[in-house]
Amino acid sequence: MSTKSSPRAPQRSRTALPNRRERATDHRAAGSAAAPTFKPIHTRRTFEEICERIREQLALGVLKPGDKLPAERELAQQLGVSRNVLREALRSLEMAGVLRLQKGVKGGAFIQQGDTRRMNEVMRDMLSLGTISVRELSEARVHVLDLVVQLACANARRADLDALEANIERTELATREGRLLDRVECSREFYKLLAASTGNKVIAMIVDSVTEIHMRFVYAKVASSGVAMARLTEKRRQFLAALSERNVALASRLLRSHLESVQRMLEQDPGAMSLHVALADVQPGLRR
Amino acid sequence: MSTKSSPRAPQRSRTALPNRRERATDHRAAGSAAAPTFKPIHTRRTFEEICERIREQLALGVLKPGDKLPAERELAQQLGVSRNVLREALRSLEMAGVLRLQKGVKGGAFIQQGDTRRMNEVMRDMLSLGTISVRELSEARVHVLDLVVQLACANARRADLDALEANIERTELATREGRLLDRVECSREFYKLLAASTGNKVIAMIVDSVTEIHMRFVYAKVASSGVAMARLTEKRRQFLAALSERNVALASRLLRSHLESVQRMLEQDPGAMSLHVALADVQPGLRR
DNA sequence: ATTATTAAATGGATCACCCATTCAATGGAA
DNA sequence: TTCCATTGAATGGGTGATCCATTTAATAAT
Repeated sequence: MSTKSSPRAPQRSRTALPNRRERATDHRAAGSAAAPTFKPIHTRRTFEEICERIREQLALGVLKPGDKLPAERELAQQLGVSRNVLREALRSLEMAGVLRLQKGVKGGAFIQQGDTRRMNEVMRDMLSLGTISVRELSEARVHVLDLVVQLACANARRADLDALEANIERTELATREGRLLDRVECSREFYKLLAASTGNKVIAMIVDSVTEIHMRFVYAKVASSGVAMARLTEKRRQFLAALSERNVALASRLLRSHLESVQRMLEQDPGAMSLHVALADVQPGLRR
Repeated sequence: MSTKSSPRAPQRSRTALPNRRERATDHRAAGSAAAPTFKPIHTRRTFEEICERIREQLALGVLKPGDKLPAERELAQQLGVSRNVLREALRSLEMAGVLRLQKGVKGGAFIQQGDTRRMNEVMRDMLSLGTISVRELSEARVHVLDLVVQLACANARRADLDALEANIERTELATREGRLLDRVECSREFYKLLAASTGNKVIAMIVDSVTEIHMRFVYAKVASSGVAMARLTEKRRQFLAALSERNVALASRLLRSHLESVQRMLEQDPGAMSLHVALADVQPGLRR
């Protein structure tokens, strides 16, 4: 291998992905051919193709969580693309929670266990972009939580109930010590545990994605006004008791009334319901 | 401006984001300072920071759908990063459905209306990565659809019902003409319309994300075996009638029994339930 | 007035480097 | 031998220069 090839000399040959220039040339050649076939213009960009191929390997089971992709330099050569464009693809997959990139020798791109937080990000973006409204989100949350109560009553195991109990105790402590903001964190975790007790991760994911945003509003409200839900742990204990007795009707009623009172608290001061306040990344804790 | 600066000469000066080298130097300098402050190591990578800043502008309402970001070369200079790393960030945001990149003069990075298909991708990835199971997905779908029926009975407008009626007619036509695969497409649309009739886009998004995958299984089954659900449109009409009469109990019962019979059909041949078959991108129609 | 042509702006992609981090191999000191 | 410091290679992180393809507006030719 020569130490230094002349600049601008396209060296690659056995490429899997034809590069931009080659593809463009192909296209023009096809266009000047006799038949006006109008085949779908190959607008797809390189990085999209790369992402798709990796996802394909994933869906096919060829790649599994924990697996490592070839090193960037090598993979780029295998695909016949520049390292930069490969990195664009890897970055996208990393942001999507599919990969984790690790530095150093023995580093590389590792397939991740699915990151359920991704759905939260989708919800946040949809809200930021105005595709969904806070009202829709709150409404959906109420309905989905009602469903969760039914399923939790049917499926919650002892360990789930214990975890909820432990959460209430943490909430109690935070209340006593006046750590109101920590109490909001506890609330978020409460709903997460409740959703987990359904035994269905899809539902748990959905619940968490809507709850995360809701809690940002609560957080902003509490942080600005200093007010907090009264008799919270008391209500939680009542609810947990109903859940333990598998009393769907009671548990459902208790939760619903609690959600409504929280909603009233939030709506007292319409200014606090500002999207910008809630979505502003003032608080990394809720983010993660 | 000189036509050609000497290579490797760091030219940038008034930068917003300190680049890697500068930051690293800063860090080392801080480390050799007197006080062992142990301030949080600046491990965050450039592209993450960029993504975050853009999302921040979005959440703050400074950027809105339709807005255009500065040109890559300019924005890179403003941020004090290389164009390559800026592109990595833009790519990620594009894959996230936040941006659309358009070529040519008057092109650029435009903020998009939120793309609800993103949640479908999350679900697909979670399934590919084994974070959620097909069982959980099916179960969640049944429960969420039950909720949808309740809300649809309460909120469906005339236009929604008409759209469902039109969908059934298309399904009927596809059935008569033996286009079984088109009929599957119609089914997916049916659930989409049903979900839309709740008037809640959050719920509609959730329903579509679980339905899309479900329909891939159905599609694979129909494509491989040629069998199809009997008396489909008949059942649909019955359901729609119940919905029109706001008869929650009946509509709910009808849908549930239909979902169960579809499930039985799918489970007849366990092989067809293979994840890989369903997720393989054989059929762009279901993708979009 | 209409139609080609041209030029500029912009994203798409590549190449050749350089840096920082990480870890295994190596080698010297206890 | 055992342990610890050094070194070096592999790898991701990042930069800058350069070229291509596409798009659009301005300009020239008809």
